[in-house]
Amino acid sequence: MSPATVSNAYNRPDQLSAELREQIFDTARRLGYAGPDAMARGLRRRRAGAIGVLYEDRLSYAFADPAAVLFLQGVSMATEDAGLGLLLLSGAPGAERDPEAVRGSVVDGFVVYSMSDGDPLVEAALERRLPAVVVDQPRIAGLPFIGIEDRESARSVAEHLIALGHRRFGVVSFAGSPDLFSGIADTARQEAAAYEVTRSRLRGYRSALEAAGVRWEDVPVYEHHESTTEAGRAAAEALLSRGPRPTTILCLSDQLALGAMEAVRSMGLSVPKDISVVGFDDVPEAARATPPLTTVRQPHVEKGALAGRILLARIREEDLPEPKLLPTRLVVRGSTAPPGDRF
Amino acid sequence: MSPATVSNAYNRPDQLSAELREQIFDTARRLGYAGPDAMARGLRRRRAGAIGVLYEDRLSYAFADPAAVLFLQGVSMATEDAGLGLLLLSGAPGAERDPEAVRGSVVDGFVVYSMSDGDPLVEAALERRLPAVVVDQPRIAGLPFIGIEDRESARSVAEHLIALGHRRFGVVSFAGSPDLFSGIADTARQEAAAYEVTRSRLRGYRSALEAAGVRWEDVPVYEHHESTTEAGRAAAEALLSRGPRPTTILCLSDQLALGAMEAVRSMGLSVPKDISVVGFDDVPEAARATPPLTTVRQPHVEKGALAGRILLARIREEDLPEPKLLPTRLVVRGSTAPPGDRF
DNA sequence: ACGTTTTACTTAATCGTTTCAGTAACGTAT
DNA sequence: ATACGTTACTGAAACGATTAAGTAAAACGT
Repeated sequence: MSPATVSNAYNRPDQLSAELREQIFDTARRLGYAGPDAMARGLRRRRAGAIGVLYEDRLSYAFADPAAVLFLQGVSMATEDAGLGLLLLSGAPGAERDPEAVRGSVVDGFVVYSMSDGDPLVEAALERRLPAVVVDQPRIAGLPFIGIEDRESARSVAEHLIALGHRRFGVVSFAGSPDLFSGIADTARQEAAAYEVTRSRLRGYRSALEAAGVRWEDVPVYEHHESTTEAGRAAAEALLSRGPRPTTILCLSDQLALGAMEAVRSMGLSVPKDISVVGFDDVPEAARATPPLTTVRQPHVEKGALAGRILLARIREEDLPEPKLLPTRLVVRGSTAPPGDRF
Repeated sequence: MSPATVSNAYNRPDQLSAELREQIFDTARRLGYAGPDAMARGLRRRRAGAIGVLYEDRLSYAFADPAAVLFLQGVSMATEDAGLGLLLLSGAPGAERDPEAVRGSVVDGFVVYSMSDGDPLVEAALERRLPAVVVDQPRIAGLPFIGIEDRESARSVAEHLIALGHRRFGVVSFAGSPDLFSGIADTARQEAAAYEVTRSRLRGYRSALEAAGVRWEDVPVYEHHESTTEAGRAAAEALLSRGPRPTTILCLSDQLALGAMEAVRSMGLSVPKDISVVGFDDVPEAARATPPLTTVRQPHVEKGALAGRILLARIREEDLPEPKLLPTRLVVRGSTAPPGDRF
């Protein structure tokens, strides 16, 4: 029995008689043959049947981050339609990033999701010369990019607060660099950030505030290496205990903002009467919070779906129009109000 | 230059002189060689560097289900520690389940997460004779099983309501079979369920109620093929509009229960004063709801982590003690109270 | 009956590695 | 000077499929 015939039995039933096919399956069962080996088949056919998603942090953290989950949901919609699997790859936090998993991962292409400039994992992925798309960051010449106008979006939310009359600001930022730093980030550190998104949003705030005559140097930026409610809480507590106390806190993510609201409350103050709080992302939790959070909506699911579709097109060597930036929108809810006058 | 030497340059630096190694890397760069091909390497080494997770429904639905996300978080903790990727595989809803992706997926083992009896995807995975573990369902002889005491846990929450004095019950169930049925499920359908978990939990309710003298045939069970808040809402509305109106609604998941609470409120009734509602899972949202939801806690993350660890042990051919069922606990919160007497 | 197409298989090359078993060349102990 | 152990590399056989090309037999048209 030639291997070619066995292969045909599994892959091209029309190439052989039905009886021989049955006979082959019978003997396969008897011999404990489990059907064509996925890896050997992939090697010969030059396709892996899966796309890889690179995530900055631990996956366990991705699953705890609503924005990441929504994004993955979008990507999965695209891969599922194509009958592909979704391979999640991630880096350990901190420095010990081991690109081996990326080098050895059996995929047809990569989605790079929000990683830092010069990340070894990204470099390992690019070296493989597979089709790839980048989402949010880093910007890499020659690769399709899916993202939003971070700078403009951040500016719009800051302008909203300016319009309400606020002049004393505090900012809570997620990581600017993958060095696990937490604390007040001076302008030098802000500008040196390895995360494009962090840089852009801070610049957006800055331009809005400076346009209103607020000196950026006087605005404390508390950077926390995580983007969780706990981080937001800690950061906001730090900002609120320094003088002069800000009347509003700008947060780079909703998770941080939700934590900041907790901090405000735990200090006996009220949102938005005493302190206004804004976020960024418009995750579902933002609307459900009390008070509901003023934030910037960005289309997480669509971002994932678009990234998936563009990657698939690249893999199939179709060419899709170069993606443009996705739309965002300022969503004003109950967490912002004119500054109280009790200070 | 022999291929063996190139291979050694990448895999065993000690096998060749440092200068030749450098020279090889140089030429590799010049020729655009991206390093050892992942698939060929996997074929030769007999390892894929990833484990597959089989999910019943669309992945986009998995990412929307807090319990599934927590579970995946647990699995990812185990795979990450081992430097493996996590390959997510899923079925389309309804009948058109195409096992091709499962057959062709390049993985070292499978986690079967809460699938129906006789699912073609599960069968395809088992045919591959790779290491596998099953979580929640289906029970398959010879495979390690990770789950909880569904029947006993369901019984305990029903007993809690009995103890409060309730005698008129309504039940909201998620899918009993993968046929997309929604509506009142009679006992015949309940017993014929292809989902072990559905069967067990309903039996648990039943035994508690019958022990208190409530005829199970009089308890309407509304089955919805999805386990979402919308489904719970629709199901509860149906239950509350039939006579005699139940004083409490037992839900097979927290998502359903959260929806049921919405339904109660939208009918101008109050939880728990008019209607008590209970869930199952204790997802984070349950504690945050108003009123906070009485439910059964099960350790989703641990379940995932344990499944991952056991699968890894199987892959490495270590033998780990056969896993026992994980503990659950009745968590009484504000959504349950003695029945109101206004009916 | 003869040439031609179809059917049903088989042969052999290929995908890109890894790895075992060599084999020279060289330094070292006796 | 002989034997022996290292070091640095190469040859060739897997790993387990797919697939283009080839072949023998059967079916077909005239």
